[in-house]
Amino acid sequence: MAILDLEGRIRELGFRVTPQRQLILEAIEAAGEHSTVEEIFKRVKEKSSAISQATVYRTLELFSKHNLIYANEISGNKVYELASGEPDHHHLVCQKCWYDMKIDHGMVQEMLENIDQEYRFLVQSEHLVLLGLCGHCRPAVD
Amino acid sequence: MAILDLEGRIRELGFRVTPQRQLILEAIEAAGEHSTVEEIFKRVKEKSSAISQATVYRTLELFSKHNLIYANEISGNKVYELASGEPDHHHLVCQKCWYDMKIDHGMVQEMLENIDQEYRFLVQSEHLVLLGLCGHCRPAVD
DNA sequence: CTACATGCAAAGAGTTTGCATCCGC
DNA sequence: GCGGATGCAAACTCTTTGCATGTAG
Repeated sequence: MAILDLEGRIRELGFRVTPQRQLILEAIEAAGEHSTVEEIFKRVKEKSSAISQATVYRTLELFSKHNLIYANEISGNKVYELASGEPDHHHLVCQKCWYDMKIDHGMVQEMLENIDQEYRFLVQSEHLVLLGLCGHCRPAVD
Repeated sequence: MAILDLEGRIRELGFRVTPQRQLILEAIEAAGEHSTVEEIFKRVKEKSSAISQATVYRTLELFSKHNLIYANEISGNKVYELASGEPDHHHLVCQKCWYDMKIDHGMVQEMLENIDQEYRFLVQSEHLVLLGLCGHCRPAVD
């Protein structure tokens, strides 16, 4: 979703669009993907020194609770990414070089459908992160 | 893997089998699955009051590093389970009632093979945890 | 007997919270 | 103007670490 849409969603949900919230959205977008709290805070500070850590934490919680952003966990670190509305891609993250490869939802969709049929369970991780080893690091497993 | 095998593995790896380590393995096994640090510590304390938190943390890190136990993250909480050697099952965890359903590796295997073929990426999460909504909680999405 | 493992308590990192002030709508 | 949002600093939780002591092999 574009930032303007996200701001609209914030208003729709009855929350206010503040400069801090805009900066946080921009910071997450600028990172491309998978920003840590630290990166977001740093990026926001560069643009406007007036923001507190507390606001960053409160905002990220609010946004992820209302699905404006996706929250994930990569090896102990919480990471955030702008939500795209529909499940559209997932991630393969190499545990060795931390390369982050996007994969299409199609690769996963069939499995989710099977799980739904068989177990009546609706997987909500629109945005899966699968850890493993990429092509480069694979031969050199330690 | 049975506890005796795990103790063997500990020795093979050049580490010592201490009463604390045995108690921790037993505590994880007794829980059935997905124990938090807190639960493990509590259970171990019930059997033998003489163990420190530090030892629990150090031991869990050691064991998961050497794949004697699986470490996962469920909604911000680290959870542990005895490793089974081969990938054999995965989990569907309901975000509403926290019901934890095991699913067979077969449900996932095909996807992992496709990912391998297409991206040369070897998913290492032998033990996936997929969050979502179970059959009961699904109609009552909030 | 020796190096690894443990306990304890202190330190550290990351995150949350209370309250006065501020400002979007 | 009102109620939600923010900043600040203190508090809190979870986890890690240093060092002296204990103990498995």
